[in-house]
Amino acid sequence: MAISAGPTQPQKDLSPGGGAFLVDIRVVLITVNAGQLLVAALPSGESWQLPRGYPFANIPLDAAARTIIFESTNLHEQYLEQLYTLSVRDDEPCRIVVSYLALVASTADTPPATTAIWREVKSTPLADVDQMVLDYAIVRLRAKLGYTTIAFHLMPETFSLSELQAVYETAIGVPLDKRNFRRRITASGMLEPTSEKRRDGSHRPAQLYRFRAGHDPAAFLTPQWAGEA
Amino acid sequence: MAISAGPTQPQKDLSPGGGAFLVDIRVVLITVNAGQLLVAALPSGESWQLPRGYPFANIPLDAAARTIIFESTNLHEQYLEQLYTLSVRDDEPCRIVVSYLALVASTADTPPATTAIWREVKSTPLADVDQMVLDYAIVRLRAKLGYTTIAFHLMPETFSLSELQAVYETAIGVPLDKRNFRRRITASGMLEPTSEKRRDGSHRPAQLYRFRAGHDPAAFLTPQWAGEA
DNA sequence: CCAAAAGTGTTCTCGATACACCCATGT
DNA sequence: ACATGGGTGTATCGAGAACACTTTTGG
Repeated sequence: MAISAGPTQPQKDLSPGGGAFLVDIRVVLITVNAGQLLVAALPSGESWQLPRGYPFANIPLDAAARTIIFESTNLHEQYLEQLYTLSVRDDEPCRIVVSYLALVASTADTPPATTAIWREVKSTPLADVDQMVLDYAIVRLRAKLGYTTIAFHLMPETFSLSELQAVYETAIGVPLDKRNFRRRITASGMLEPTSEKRRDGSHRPAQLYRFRAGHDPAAFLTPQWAGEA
Repeated sequence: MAISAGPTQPQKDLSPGGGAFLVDIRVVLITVNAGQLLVAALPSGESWQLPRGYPFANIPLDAAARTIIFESTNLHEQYLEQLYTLSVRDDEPCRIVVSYLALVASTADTPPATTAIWREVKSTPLADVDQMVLDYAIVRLRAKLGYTTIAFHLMPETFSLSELQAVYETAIGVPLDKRNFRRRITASGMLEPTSEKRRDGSHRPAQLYRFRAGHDPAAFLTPQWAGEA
């Protein structure tokens, strides 16, 4: 609510000269695995940090975010979205932090992390600013699951409807009705069935689906040019 | 869609040392007047610029944005929201731009601009990056009018339902049904009637309403800490 | 009495919800 | 045969869209 507050007092002149700031990037990289919502974190003494890095001249901010992800996890993210830019006051010198949300497919095997470790979101205390960024990332992720298709960026190439539903449920934290879920998903035309079925255990095999290209309204609150000019 | 693209190639090491960037802020300040959607613009040769400025050490980014607004228009905005942060490549040296959307009440009289001028959005060509920022601001404003109450930040203290509807229609560019509009607005409980009516011309006077505090979900995609840490 | 904007209800459609059983397979 | 997860249909409800007339005032 702070941001929508009313008028503020005028402030000193801040145009002349200045403008050089320390800019760094922090990435909230999320996956889902075995019913847990996981975030890539770097150990930092007692607590944890988000993967971070500096932008480099002449590469776009989001390319820098991708590099940070690859360097700390050896993974290529499937989705990347800018979250928010904030100034950190209690730091010296003054710093500007650009934060990102990234998603990768849930995988059965532990991904080949380099410096980062997958940690369950709930039980991973982060240092000050990082904690706020993570909290906001989770709020935004949950909100977007409701009105976009970003959940698919947490899925592997092919998957069953039950797997998709399980990812939704883990991410938003509430159980969903199987028939209503399937109806909505199929009605939206976002999926196409593959020719394969998966035989899992002693039960009926599951039809596998693939995310159909051109059905991702996820970007509707993100500019088309997204981080490049 | 660019932002949700798949994996990218790894890039050179960009962590060490670096991180000092020129950071500047651009503000899209919007109002509605006489059926026109207006933006505050500064003349710049043949075309126009957005109000801009640099952040200053130890003041939050959004406070800097407010200062920029006041300096260029002598107005205090009613709503301020961070839009997007992008890096501008074709500039030398490399620059990072933090963009904001701000709203002020439509006013009958022309507001007391200092250096900025109110221009109709459609017919105000801006320089490169500014044009993209403006386009995105309009997309976001229209989207948010659909599922939030930010329209109230374009209204004066009290107003009639017809005036409110006219502002909506101007902002989103489509006509609305009067009865459905009034039903939705009143059903939402966002307004409270004042004791006054406005006698306008030779017709029935309009009941005036006030925006009821505590009914602004506009911030739900914006972090609570909004620009400060 | 006429012009001009304010105000007011009903019907319909569609998307979301709640809810329970049969199907295909492995052991 | 039974245990396990995969797969299916129907009734209900609420939100949103379409649609036209009466009311109050000033001139």
